[in-house]
Amino acid sequence: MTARNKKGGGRKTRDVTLKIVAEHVGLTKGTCSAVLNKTAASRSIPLRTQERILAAARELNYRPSFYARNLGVKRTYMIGVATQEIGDFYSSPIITGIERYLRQKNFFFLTVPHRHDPKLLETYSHILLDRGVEGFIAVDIAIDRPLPLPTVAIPGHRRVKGITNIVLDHRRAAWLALNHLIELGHREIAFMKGSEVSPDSEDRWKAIREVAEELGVRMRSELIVQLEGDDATPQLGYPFAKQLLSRKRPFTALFAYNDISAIGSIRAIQEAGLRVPKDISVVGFDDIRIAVYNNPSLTTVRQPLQKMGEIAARALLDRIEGHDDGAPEITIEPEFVVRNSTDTATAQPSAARNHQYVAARARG
Amino acid sequence: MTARNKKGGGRKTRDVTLKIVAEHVGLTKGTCSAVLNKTAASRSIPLRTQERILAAARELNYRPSFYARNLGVKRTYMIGVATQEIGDFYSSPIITGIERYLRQKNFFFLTVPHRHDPKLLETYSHILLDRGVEGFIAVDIAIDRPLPLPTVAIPGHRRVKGITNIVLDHRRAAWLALNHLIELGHREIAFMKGSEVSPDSEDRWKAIREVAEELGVRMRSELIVQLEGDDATPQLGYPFAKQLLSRKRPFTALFAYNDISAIGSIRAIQEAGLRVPKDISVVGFDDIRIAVYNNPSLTTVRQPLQKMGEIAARALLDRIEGHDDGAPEITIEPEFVVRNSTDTATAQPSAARNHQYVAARARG
DNA sequence: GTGATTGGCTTCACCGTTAACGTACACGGA
DNA sequence: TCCGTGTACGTTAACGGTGAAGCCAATCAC
Repeated sequence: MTARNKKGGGRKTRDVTLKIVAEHVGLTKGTCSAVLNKTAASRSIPLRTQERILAAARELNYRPSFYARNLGVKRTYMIGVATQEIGDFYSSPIITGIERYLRQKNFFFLTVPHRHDPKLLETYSHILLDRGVEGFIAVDIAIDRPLPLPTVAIPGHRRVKGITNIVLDHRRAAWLALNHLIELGHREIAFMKGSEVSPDSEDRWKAIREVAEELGVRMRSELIVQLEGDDATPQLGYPFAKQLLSRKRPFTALFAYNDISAIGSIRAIQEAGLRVPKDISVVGFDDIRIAVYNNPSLTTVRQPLQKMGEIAARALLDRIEGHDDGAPEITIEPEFVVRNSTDTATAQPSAARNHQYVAARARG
Repeated sequence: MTARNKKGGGRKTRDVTLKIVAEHVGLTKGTCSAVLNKTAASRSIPLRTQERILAAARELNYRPSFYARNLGVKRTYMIGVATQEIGDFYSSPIITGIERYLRQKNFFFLTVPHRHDPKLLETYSHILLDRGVEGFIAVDIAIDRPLPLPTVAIPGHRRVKGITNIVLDHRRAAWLALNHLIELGHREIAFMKGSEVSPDSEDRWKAIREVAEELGVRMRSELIVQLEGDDATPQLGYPFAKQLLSRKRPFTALFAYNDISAIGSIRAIQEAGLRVPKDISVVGFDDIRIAVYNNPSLTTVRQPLQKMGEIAARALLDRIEGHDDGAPEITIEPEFVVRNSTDTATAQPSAARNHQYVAARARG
């Protein structure tokens, strides 16, 4: 704090201020500022003078101070992005999409983790507000009250004033997954309902129930399990799949809440001595980047996460720039990706075999 | 830009300025500022006056403008972090570590992607400098010239003035992996050398060669392959493992460059009709979060990535605060994690079987 | 001849911090 | 009495940009 404050610690070496440029051309700061920013007022300044100013700025390598500038303009061209963890499987491609859109629009963004902790989110949103972000994108967390800035929620379900919700067509998603399983002959299907902290849980579950009824799929309560917690690794699904298997109610397919819980479930299923997809087919949701590299690769409902990030960024910038007062909702269409975690149903629905049986079979 | 500039677009509603507080107590801004910041100069101000000022600030809910403040202090309490992609497997736990350390020190950080593209890094480092970051952490990219700010590189190998390198003990790492394979009876071992864009490639490769010689492991050129590109998914390793298998030189173990290339390699090995670890054992490197959930789970050299993030953040802050002029290098010790991708060597080293053979065996 | 407009700038307020100044009063020594 | 020194308690101006308002001269409209 002492030594470095003197010796170019912060941004001291870059000394060319607007004042220096102004003195160089014998005009005032205000005039130079107007010209350099091509203000409306600068139209009344003769071209020769303008060029003198521009030349001086170039020559001196003038770069305005971001901080001083913001005192006047009140624009930062920054937005804030809150995700569970910076780089969890779900938000990582979303961030990539946001970044690609923003960069081409010369916007910048600050990323903070919320970990589904309202206090942490509160802390960080204050920091973001102090930094002068012009909007928010909230990923994977429900926002229940209006924020002081334009906001986009991925996914967003509650209708809150000032918030644009990016929401997947969950009915279509549910239909794609269930229809696939039915066509493969599955009748005894287990389901994972999302954790309470996941904003999609309710809507997805409602869609699944409705579509199941339409397609005549029976949903047995013994074959339903509810995820808990906000683990962002396959550990999310593992214990709950174990719980499902321990109920001894046979099933031939599992529709997991998302890909990470599907991967954790597959681990649990295999440890119980059953094969995926031979004995139990597993359908995931999201198509995160590792889904295709899982073993077996995941059949899953694909959300175009990177594109959703781009769409969210565009929607937010449109609102910031005032082109648009904000559609309250933008619907995204899912795709279905068939890979190797699903197969035709076996004649006999499988229950968990105990370990001895498995060992015997392996030997035989 | 028009509508919102008026109507509380940026940070307009928060109107309570220092001037208002000062007028409220009948003093000047300077005095209030000194008291509110507990400056040395404020000691000469009577306690009663100080309390009046503090009370007024509380009452009016005064919050200083981050931007105005920076005109004076030149401190932002922010650092910049550049990673390949925001949330790639390698940097994600590092970022988590950085965040945890910084938050407890009341620092903030800005994250940018570099994608191993010097131009992109250049663009973003300018933005970060404009924003007044007080230091950099460069993850997974080589920095060849000194930066204008204190910098920490993860991993860092080149000795550059002003840069603190966080570096793994690669000799130890190589020993752990090779010794493990030797103890399992492996003699024909294939190796993947890292891509040129990965700063660790050279040192790790050198360490492997040295340790191999010491342990009497023969390194055959037909069993060595060099990764290329900067893909951050298992796709990184897949084609190169295929290439290795196509050379028809049998091997019983593969020491991959890192976990993602190991996962991609396992996929390639399985597609060639070989089993992991039965036919070929695979050792990864890093122990990224999904390594334990891979199927088979990865035996790997563990880098404590989150801890390395914390260490990097601490080293950087120490230098920023001037406690320390910066050790040029901090060495990290690896651990070895044995999981299910390695097993004892089979008597007959396996070459890639062709597809017909595999199909026949599967039927039999 | 008076008023309005335009051109081409300057001036000032804004924001929070800080180094550099007052200022008023007490005390002390010549 | 005069000068100096000390100290308690502050003030002032600069910092670096922006933008609104101001200002002076010349030109134009009626």
